[in-house]
Amino acid sequence: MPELPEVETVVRGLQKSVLGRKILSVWIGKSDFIDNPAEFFRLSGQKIAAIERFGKFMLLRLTNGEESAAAETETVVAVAESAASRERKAYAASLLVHLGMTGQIAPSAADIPLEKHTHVSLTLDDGRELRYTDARRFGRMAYLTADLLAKEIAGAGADPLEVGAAEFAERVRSRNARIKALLLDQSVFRGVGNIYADESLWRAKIHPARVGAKLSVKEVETLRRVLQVILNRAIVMRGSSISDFLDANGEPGEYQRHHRAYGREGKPCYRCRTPIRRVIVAGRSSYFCPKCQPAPRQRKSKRRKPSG
DNA sequence: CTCGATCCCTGGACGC
DNA sequence: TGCGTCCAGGGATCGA
Repeated sequence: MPELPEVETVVRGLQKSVLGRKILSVWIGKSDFIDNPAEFFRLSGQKIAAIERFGKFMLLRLTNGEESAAAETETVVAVAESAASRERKAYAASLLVHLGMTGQIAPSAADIPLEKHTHVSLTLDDGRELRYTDARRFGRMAYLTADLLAKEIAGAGADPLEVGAAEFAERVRSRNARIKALLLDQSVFRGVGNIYADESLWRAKIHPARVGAKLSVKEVETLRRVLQVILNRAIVMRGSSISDFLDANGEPGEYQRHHRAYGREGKPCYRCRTPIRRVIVAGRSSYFCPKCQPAPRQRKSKRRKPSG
């Protein structure tokens, strides 16, 4: 279940292992998770000039291989540039990768046989292959020109690590949806998924079914702060490996050992020993402490249930 | 606007 | 052993 910290971990691994490599050829197996598989072959001859995370997306920024001498210099310059100015740099095309639930992307020696669910393999100019493996194919890959990427990015939510207090509060307190749904909504905040939503709500002592507009200013600011602390800590720990998350080196993360709510149904709350409960909110399992995170009063129902 | 339901997909856990 | 069932959940979509 790659969320922001897991995707960030994979991006950092790829930056070390495949940044600057040129793609020589493209192999595609099953392609129903690729936006436009025919476009994919345009990857051939292009160079991976930058690798960035955008929410749960990975973006492999591409430059034409021909300007290789110039691009070498550019890459060095780009590394020295601030993140903000790098973002402003225009690339003609990018490879978008979303890991979905079970996606993995990592370089591999070419002589290692493809795994059962490897669906994309890009031959690199150093002889290795950058492979995408995804059993369930909930992930997504797309070859995006600059304009398509712009459309993709338009409407994305705020980056939870960079959003300020005022904007965070505005995005939450202007909504009548439950806070859990808001945290999971990628058009509100990009990159938060089920695990880090539950972990941050537990730390902020906010019940997942509370309505955004009914949270106090103080509660919302606490939530923002703990969310940032948790995400940053999880990045340091290289993410959470619940079932099959592996980073670009094939190694699991460590943050799952620090979970306080997620996956702990029936186990004692780390604060008050009350058994953690699991309910469905926003269609997802939501773990919380019924004592530390008191439930909101019953939401208004459209019509009172007929008596009797 | 917000909700729940449904679908996509496979593997793992579990009960019998 | 094997089979059926349920569950995991990111995201799109649809109807209420």
